[in-house]
Amino acid sequence: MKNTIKIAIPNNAFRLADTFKSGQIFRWRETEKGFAGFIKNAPALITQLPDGVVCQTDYDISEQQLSEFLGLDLDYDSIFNAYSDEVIKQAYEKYRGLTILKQEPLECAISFITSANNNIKRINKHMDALSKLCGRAYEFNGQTLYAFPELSELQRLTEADFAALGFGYRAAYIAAFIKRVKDEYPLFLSLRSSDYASAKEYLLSFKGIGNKVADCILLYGFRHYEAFPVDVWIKRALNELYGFSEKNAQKINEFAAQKFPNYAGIAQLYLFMLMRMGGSGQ
DNA sequence: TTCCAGGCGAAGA
DNA sequence: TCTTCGCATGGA
Repeated sequence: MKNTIKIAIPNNAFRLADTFKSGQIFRWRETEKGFAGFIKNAPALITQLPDGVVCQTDYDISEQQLSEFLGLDLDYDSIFNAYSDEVIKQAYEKYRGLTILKQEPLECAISFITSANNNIKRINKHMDALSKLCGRAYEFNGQTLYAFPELSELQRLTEADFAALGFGYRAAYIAAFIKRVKDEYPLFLSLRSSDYASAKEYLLSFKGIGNKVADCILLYGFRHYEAFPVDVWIKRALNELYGFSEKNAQKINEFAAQKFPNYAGIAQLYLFMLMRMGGSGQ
């Protein structure tokens, strides 16, 4: 490895395994040494240390890029200390060190369009199959890893190609998404600096992106931390932990925004972990 | 065989 | 505006 980056993280403020197994990101593989995947199209292996993390890669990734990717540029203690809610405080105590990763927007969007009425194992399978079909191959640690395809590679694929990979009825959504994003790529990337409401409105204009998927893309791909993805697990969490049984998505979002100002999405990830790992899980 | 999976869109009430 | 239903696929 030509590049080894170590980041010291005191007080157990990062948990590698929980973070990569929390369902927020796909295609990262657990090995005996840590987790292997891609950071900005560079294959990387990340290992947990007692006092931090170390990242090994053949390519140039700066410490700052690694830190941002791992979501270490946020002060989680301060965020959760600012909340008065006891339930979320307990969830934070239990999973402290779980962070929000900074994903590449395009891959993140396609991952979460794929996630609709799907399970995490199959989402991984679909994204791996897509990468293997037309992503760039890298020899890394004695095995071949495939990067997520570039937009130029994706735009050559048809709905039939996605269907052949097993995407089911989402094949049409993804093909149409790529076709439009190809023409609007600067606009798509600008969602990072848009305000949350207008960024969400834009994403909702795509077929196959509804309320929940839009919030996942905004939270994990564009770092809009106020986005609060509402799925079956979160509905269960709000019902069981707060006695809140409202079904209307907008009212649930309002509840979350009031309960967890500014960083509802981070609270959501902790609630999601609490429910999935505490219950039957997968 | 039937049910379910980090939902969505369209039709019906 | 709110609720219900069909949807591709594959593993349990």
